[in-house]
Amino acid sequence: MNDTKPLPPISAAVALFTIREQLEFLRLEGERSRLPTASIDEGETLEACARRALREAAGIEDVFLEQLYTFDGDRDGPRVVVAYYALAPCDRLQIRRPGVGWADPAHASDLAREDRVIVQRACERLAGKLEYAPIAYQFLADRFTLGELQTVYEIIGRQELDKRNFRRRMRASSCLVETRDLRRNGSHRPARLYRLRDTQPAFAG
Amino acid sequence: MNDTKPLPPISAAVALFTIREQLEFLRLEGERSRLPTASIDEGETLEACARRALREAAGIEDVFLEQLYTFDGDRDGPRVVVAYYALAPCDRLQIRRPGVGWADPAHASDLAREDRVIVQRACERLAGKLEYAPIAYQFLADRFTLGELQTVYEIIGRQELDKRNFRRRMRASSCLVETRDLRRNGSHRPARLYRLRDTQPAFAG
DNA sequence: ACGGCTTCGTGTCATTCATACACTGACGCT
DNA sequence: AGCGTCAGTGTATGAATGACACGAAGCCGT
Repeated sequence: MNDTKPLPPISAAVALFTIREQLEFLRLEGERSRLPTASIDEGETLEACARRALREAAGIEDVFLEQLYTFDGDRDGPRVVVAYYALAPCDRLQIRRPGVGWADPAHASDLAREDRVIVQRACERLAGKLEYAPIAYQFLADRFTLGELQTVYEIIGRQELDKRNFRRRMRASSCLVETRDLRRNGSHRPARLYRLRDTQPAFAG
Repeated sequence: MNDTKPLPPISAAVALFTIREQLEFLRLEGERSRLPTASIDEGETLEACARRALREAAGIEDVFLEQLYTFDGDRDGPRVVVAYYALAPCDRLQIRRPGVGWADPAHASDLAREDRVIVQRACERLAGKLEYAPIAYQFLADRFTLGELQTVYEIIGRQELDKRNFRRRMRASSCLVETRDLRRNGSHRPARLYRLRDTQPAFAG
């Protein structure tokens, strides 16, 4: 490929989160685990590069992706690393590759130092944005129950919430649309399904 | 030196804000005005590069600086631009260079398109962070009056505030320390001076 | 068919927080 | 002495938040 060109100067790293029982992130296992990372190609945007990192490492596509922070590379790594975080519901992520798995962000100690910082800052960003941006919905399917939504809030915000107060808040925010359907899930009362309101349908006709 | 090396791949751009009568940003005037920008040097951190851009363009040092966003460069510019915003009180900025001046962020239409986006996003970020981060103080001297502080909040938040409610809020936040001194400023009652409470260093890293 | 288990879904009251609002105080100037 | 100007203070009302307990609906096992 290239001869004595120095290490690639720009790369993108992605911390992909999902919620199964708890919040987890995608990790490439090895002696030292790593986040999916790719060096930027000629003519490629940063976001495309980040998506490619996910695709090449784990075959994952079409996730919510946002820029997190840009780091000066560490000593022997790439010069500059643009970190992204990605969110997706776990049932859309079927990973059947060796060496790719999920880990608890709280015990990410076997990650390279810089990747650990990325994961940690992404968690903080998530908790911060939870209150004013519709990120919780990125962990859920198109239609979801209020119970599921509350669980997401509790896991990301790291605190239990009162069910009735939570529902009141969600209704007041008028982000939700009630559907006509219910979800039967076990030997108990079915739950109503909601979906996220389409942000501004604007005017029709 | 090097033969067909492409344009420098990484640069830092800085939108430096201050408050005089209104919020203003520093601009390098020309046919097309530009923000201070520098290409990264070997072994230089991104932040150092951003500070150098300010120093070289306008002789400005020691300002509050935070990363804003990383952009894919536009067609003919550098490949990747890491944008920063900087804040400083106007009396610490004596600019005596031709071609360097202040402009109103709301009417930045003669800026290059990408720089315009940077200025606009920085303004939004400022307004957003105003409520939960001590950025307002970056526009003031070490010691300041509550009236000055309120003016900063009003300008960045773009809305007038009630004096008594504002003061109550500031006191409740317990970010302020009352000093023993007053500032005599004109033909009226002097105002008490306050300073920002030293925040606990907590953890570094 | 009945009772038991599990999750879904709902309302009220108390407290806290946010908002609106008007006058006196200190100083300098004339 | 009076005026202009900004500094500084408290209260009353409505809004948002937090705490809290029980019936409803479905399934299962007997």
